[in-house]
Order: sequence, then C-alpha cells, then structure tokens
Amino acid sequence: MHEKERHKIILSAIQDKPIVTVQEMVEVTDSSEATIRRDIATLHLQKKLKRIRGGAESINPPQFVGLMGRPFSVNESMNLPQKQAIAREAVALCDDSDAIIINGGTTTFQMVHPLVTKRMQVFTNSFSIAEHLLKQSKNTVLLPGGTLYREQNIILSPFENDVTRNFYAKRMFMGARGIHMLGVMETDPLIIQAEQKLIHQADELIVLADSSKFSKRSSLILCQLEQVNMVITDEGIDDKSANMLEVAGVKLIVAKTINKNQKSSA
Amino acid sequence: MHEKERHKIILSAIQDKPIVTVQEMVEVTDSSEATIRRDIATLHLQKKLKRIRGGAESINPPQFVGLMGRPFSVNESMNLPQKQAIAREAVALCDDSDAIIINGGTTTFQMVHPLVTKRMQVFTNSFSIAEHLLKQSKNTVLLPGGTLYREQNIILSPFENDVTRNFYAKRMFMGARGIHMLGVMETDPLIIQAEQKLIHQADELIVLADSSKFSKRSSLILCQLEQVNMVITDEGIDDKSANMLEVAGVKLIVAKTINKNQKSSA
DNA sequence: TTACTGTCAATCAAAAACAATCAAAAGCAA
DNA sequence: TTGCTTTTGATTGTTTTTGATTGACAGTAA
Repeated sequence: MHEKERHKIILSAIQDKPIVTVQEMVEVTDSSEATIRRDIATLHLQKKLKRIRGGAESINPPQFVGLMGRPFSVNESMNLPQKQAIAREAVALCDDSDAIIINGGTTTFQMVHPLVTKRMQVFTNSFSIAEHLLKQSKNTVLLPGGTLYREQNIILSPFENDVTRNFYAKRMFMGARGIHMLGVMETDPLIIQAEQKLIHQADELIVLADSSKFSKRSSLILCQLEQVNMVITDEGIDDKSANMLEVAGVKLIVAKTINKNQKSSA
Repeated sequence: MHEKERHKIILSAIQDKPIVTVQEMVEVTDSSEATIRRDIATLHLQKKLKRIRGGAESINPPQFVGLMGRPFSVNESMNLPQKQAIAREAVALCDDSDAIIINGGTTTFQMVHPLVTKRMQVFTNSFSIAEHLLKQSKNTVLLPGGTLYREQNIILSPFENDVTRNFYAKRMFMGARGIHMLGVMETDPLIIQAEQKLIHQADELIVLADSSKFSKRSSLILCQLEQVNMVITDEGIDDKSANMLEVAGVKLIVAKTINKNQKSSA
C-alpha cells in the first residue's frame, strides 16, 4: 500500500472518531507499526493531526462525535470522502416531507449530515442515526422495536409483529458489504434478517456502496440485484461492475468525490 | 484503553452527575484502580475536576445536565438528591439478570447511574435512558418501536402490534406527575397511553415519586392506586399520604436522602 | 478496645509504546 | 539487466504506562 493511501486512511479514520491507535491502522493498512508511526509523525509535522502516545488525535474538535463514542471498527471508516459523497447524492434524491428508511451502516450514517437541514420522516434501525437526527435536525424519527446491539449500534428484533410493518416509505437506503453478480451481500445473519424485513416497506430500494464493495464478496446474499432500483457509488467503480448493474436493470449514480489532493494513483 | 479515552469518559461521566467514584470508572473503562486514581489526579492538576476521597467531583457548581444535555425544567431539577435516592432504592430492588421496564421520566432517569454496574435486561421507552445504558453499562437494552418525541426524549407508538407485547418483566418502574387518592396521575395523553400499555407487561408495578408529587394533582388518571404494588419516595412524605397508600394496599419505601455515608452501591 | 472495610500512596514488575538502526524490498534511471 | 535511492519491516534497547501488592490511615461495627 502506498504512503498516500495510508495517509488518506488515517486522516479519514480520525474524522470518524477522536482517537485512532497505531494498532488499528496497522490492521487496516496491513503495514508495520514502524510505518504507521512514521506516517503519523509525518502528518503531525504537516499539522494534519496531533500525535499522541499510542496513536493520533484529531487536531480540531470533531464536528461529529463519531458513532456514540464507541470504538468504531476502523475498517469501516475507510473511504470516508467517498461515503460522504455517496450519502450526499442519496439525500439529494429526497424532498422534504418524504418518508424514507435508512438502514444502519457506516455509509448510510453519513447521510445524517446532509439530512440535518431537511424535515422528513426517517425510519431507521440505527441508534446512531436516530440519535444524531434527533439532536441535530428537525426530522421526524421513527424506530423499530427490539434489542439494541452495542457492536453495531443497531436495533434488531426477532419478532415479526413490529412497528416496521406499519411504516411504508418512498425509498429505502441500504448499505452493503459487497455487491456481486449473486446479489447484494452481507455478513451478519441478524442484519440480513432486519434488512430483508425492511426491503418490502418501501417503493424503491437504493443501495449505497463505495466502489471498494464491488470487489468484495461476502458470505450471505441479502437480495438479488434485480430487486435493487438504484446503486449509488463513487468514481472508483470499474466498467465491468457498472455493466453488471446495467444488465440487472439497476440504475447507477456515480457520486463525484470532492478532493483537491486526489492523486489518481489507483 | 488509552489515557485520553479514559479522561474523556471520566469527564463526561462527571457531567452527567455531580460525583463519580473510582470504582465506577474502573468498571466502565475496564482498567485498574491505580490507573483511574492517576487519571483523576492528572485531571485534578489540570483543574478539569476536583479530586475527592473515593473519586472525583465536578469542579463547577452543580450543573444539572439532565436528559440528553437538555436542561431540566427548573421544577424538575429541584428535587434531584431526592430523585437520586429514590432511584437508588429502586435499583437496589433488582438483581443481575432481572428483566425490568423503565418508563421515561426525570425520576426514572436517575436509575441510569446505579444501573451502570448491573447486567440486566432493561426495556425502556426513554431514548435517554437507552442511550446512557448502551454507552455506559453492559445491560441489555430493549426499545419499543415508534416515533421519537424530542420534547420528552421518548419513543411512543400509536400502534398496538409492538415488541412491547413480547416483553414481560419482573418489575416495571414508572414516574408520575402526581399521586392522589384518585390514582397515579399524568398530564400527557400520549404518555398515558404508552404507560398503560406497559403496565400489563410486568409482575409488579413500582412508582417512583418524590414527596412533592403527593401534593400535586394532574389532569389525567394513569391508573388506580390499587394497581400499584409499591411506591418509592423520599423522607418528605406526609403522614396523610403515607396513610392513603397503606389503605390502598401499596407498599411504601422511603428513601433516605443523605445519611452519614450511605454507600448502597452493590 | 479489636476487627473489618474502603481509600490511598508508594513501589515494583510486566506490558505497551517508542526511537534508532539496519537490512531487505521496491521503485527508478541508465 | 545493474546501480542507486527510497521505502518498508524487523530488531534492538529505552521510556512510558499500567496493574498488582504492600502498608498506612480513617471510619464503622461489634
């Protein structure tokens, strides 16, 4: 992995949560401690972050306090600029007074910020999204009932009788672990269950997935590609994947990442 | 866990309530007493808090932060020590692995703190309680589905089919606006509806009400006194009210506000 | 009184993080 | 390819942080 790439990842991660550790970055970038330390030292000199013992700290107080202060799997804080661009596009599709469903996930979480100025009805099983929308926006927030899972900050319910069935939305926005010819893929069976339940509660199904998701396959199929109305991704998507979506009849929106220092080394 | 993280946790904990103990922080941060003491000593030197025997104290005058950072209404922040004592008694009734229901309210909210060290199943319609328990404790947290009301930080649902019906608890803890011969009283019809739905989901109904509530009457009757199994209040309760409860067959617990050195922590 | 409990400071050893160094690997130009 | 430079990973020993232990002290109960 290139130095620039690592730097991007580190800076992204630090936007999501106030502190990142060297160890976390080692895992994410698959490089050595020494390298990460060098990176952090470099970025510190560039005043992009503050070096602290054990890792790095955001240089300015974070505007978004991260997902409930929980240690957020850093793996998922990758590609943050892409996710933000994708989320912006997603929200751009919505009007005030729309009713939408947002599934919990790191990409969908980025919808929070552009949603702040809206006044919509938002149904979400993400505790984090609910929390932020409640505090920072005037949107109506609805939640399904169930158990709160700390790991994912998500509300899941094994029960069928659920408020979910009483809510019907114009659009449902969903993240994914991978997008493949086989379908939209996820890893966690519980999440699969929750998302499948929600898919039927909206007119349109829109999947938010940064381009890295197209190279990934996961263990479980969430739904067929044909069930998806639209995919929003970033500029990194390859032609083969784009073609695959077209064949499946899925509309594709490519969100442009706003990034001055975008070196197209990929 | 890193020093900075612990410091943040300690400082945030101290904002939630006037004093935190070393033990609490040990459990929350999963580090040793020595480390917490060092942290508190450091923060004391930085004048971020005041070190006291057994823990730390907020440095600025008792600033009640209340539900989700929203300031309490003056009326409700008034009897905070009483409410805390009442809440402590309430939690003292519970064992680990109990399943309980907690209704949203300023008195019941005070149960959060003593609950931090427990490992129970907590069903609550209070977003604030859920939030704090999720972040600061290891309790299992369950939520009903419905709409999030900003005003009260409560989840309310007009629908009958609800996870609520799938949860059955040993005890339900409920606040009240007033306790009167006519019954337990509330003001908000929506809250009445939610609480009535929950009353049937527990073996015992326990009402938490500081003594000022006995002089108050509100507009709506939530339930008859006879439905209540127990009332927990503070030392300010008058004989007439105590007698009224006895006649109705309600067990009464009087929580002692500030005794010599009451450490009723488990 | 004595025994017990909780708090605390001092101390030490283990663990984690670190800086410095060097050799291997990767990149690049001729 | 060779030769040179940059980057990386591993190794070393040093420093910092942490957890556990000890004994001292104060408050409480018997």
